[in-house]
Amino acid sequence: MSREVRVRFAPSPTGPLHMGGVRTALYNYLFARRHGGKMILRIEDTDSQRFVPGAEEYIIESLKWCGIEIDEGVGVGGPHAPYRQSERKEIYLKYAKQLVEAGWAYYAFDTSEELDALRKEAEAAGQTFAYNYTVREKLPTSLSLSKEEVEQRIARGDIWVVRFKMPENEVVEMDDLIRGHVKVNTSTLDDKVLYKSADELPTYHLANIVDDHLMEISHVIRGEEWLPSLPLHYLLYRAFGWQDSQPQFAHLPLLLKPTGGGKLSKRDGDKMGFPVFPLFWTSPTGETAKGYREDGYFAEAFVNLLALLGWNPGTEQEIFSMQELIEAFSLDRVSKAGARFQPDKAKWFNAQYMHHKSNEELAELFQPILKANGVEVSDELAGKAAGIMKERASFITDLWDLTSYFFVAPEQYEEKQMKKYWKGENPARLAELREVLAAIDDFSLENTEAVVGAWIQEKGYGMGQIMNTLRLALVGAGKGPGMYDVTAFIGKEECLKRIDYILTNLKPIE
RNA sequence: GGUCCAUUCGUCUAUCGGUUAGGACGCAAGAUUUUCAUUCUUGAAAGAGGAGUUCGACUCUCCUAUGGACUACCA
Repeated sequence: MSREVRVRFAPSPTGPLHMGGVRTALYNYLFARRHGGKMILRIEDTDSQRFVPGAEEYIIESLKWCGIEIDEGVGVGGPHAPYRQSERKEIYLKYAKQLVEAGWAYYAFDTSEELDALRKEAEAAGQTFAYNYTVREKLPTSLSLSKEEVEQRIARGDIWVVRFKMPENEVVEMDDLIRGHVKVNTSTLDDKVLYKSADELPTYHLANIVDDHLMEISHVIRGEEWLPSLPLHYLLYRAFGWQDSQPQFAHLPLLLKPTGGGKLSKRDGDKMGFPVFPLFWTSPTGETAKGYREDGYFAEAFVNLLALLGWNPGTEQEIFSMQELIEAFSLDRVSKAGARFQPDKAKWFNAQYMHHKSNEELAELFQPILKANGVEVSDELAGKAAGIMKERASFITDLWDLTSYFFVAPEQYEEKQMKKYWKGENPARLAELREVLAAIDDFSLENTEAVVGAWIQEKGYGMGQIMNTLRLALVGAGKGPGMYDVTAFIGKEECLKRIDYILTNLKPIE
């Protein structure tokens, strides 16, 4: 009963992994770690037509960025290597034949053209063509042809496929860890292709079941789009006689578009302005797609928000580290209905992580942006500036706008702020303030605040007028943190310089 | 069309027969503030519809509606 937990993430390298796929990988990973089991990465590249170069590397890098560790599989090896299905192609034919011999499958010699014609014909008659018990003995299959003819056709190189012989009118009873008990009548199903002689490759269904069995997978956690093929998979385990070691299944709810209907797709992101992929992607044909990483998201925030899309801990906690997720995760708290992805909430998650970063961490992330803006400062200063303003930022990329005046004097002065404060007595008061500041030796935040505060009180000036005029001089706009944060950061010399500049160069409004 | 799955505030969700149906994002208002923000407080906002079962249903059953997935020699 208590067998080792072994789960697999089995993407097919047909393009960049999208966030739904990352979530599937994440849930597999959390489940494995929660139960002290193994996480396996298997690449299902049995479709040579749709293979996209670079996709596998992209998948591996995405998982790495997210902190999803692979115990066994492509890139790390393991006792069941190889883990790439294209490198396992010899093993599948044997199993396909085994099924034919046992009477669970048969050879079919139809060509694609013939099948297309049959579909069209059925459509014209207002019906849908299904390759199943109603036609398999009328079409060119090993069920209708003589044994000799079948052998002859194979020998002379006719193309063939192996199809599963779906039983007629039998109810398959299945259990899903998320959805509970599900029943389907096999008469509504069709005879799926399991193996193709044309490229000597199995289809998903065969490769999947054989590999899950060989790799001793205990739990199959995958997207809901696989639920309709679950009966076939159950029957395949039975056909092979592997039902005793059959894995348990859990079908995850889909990730839906933010607006409208349907599941999340690449184009939604382009349209709505948020990424659908973890990492920036460039296809071999030169098409590109935005990535969370490049858009300034922290991997921890991305993982956190993904984890909560379709799962919740049952408590009111929303911020989780990977370790906390591992401890809290369970499949029975995964919801059944599809989850609509909401970009606003994603932003909020990132802001939460932003607010909790140390100055050191922020400095490291902020330095490249400073350099790009031509600013060379110590990590300490970069971190300090970021630290002062981090509560107002959602992304690391917001920081430059928020802190530029710490590093460079204003080049222009916001009109609104000028109209409001650069008039009347304010310029003269600023000149007075300049002398007050010039006389201060200890330019620390506390001391400056105390001295200037006392001066304002003594003179009976308006706090707002004075401070905002100073803000105009130092920041050039009506934004920023407390003024003494600014004065202490830029220092006395720079402070006086900026005041002198505005005093001599900016004409008061009248 | 067929099969399967789903359905609580705009969104993510809590509730596992008895609650003023809770939280979060977003939104609105107020407070704080030298600016902009932050922060805090408050507010608006939900059980798709209809039948049952039950003393009692958001919760169980059925029907309807709606949404979704699948229906390839793709995964």
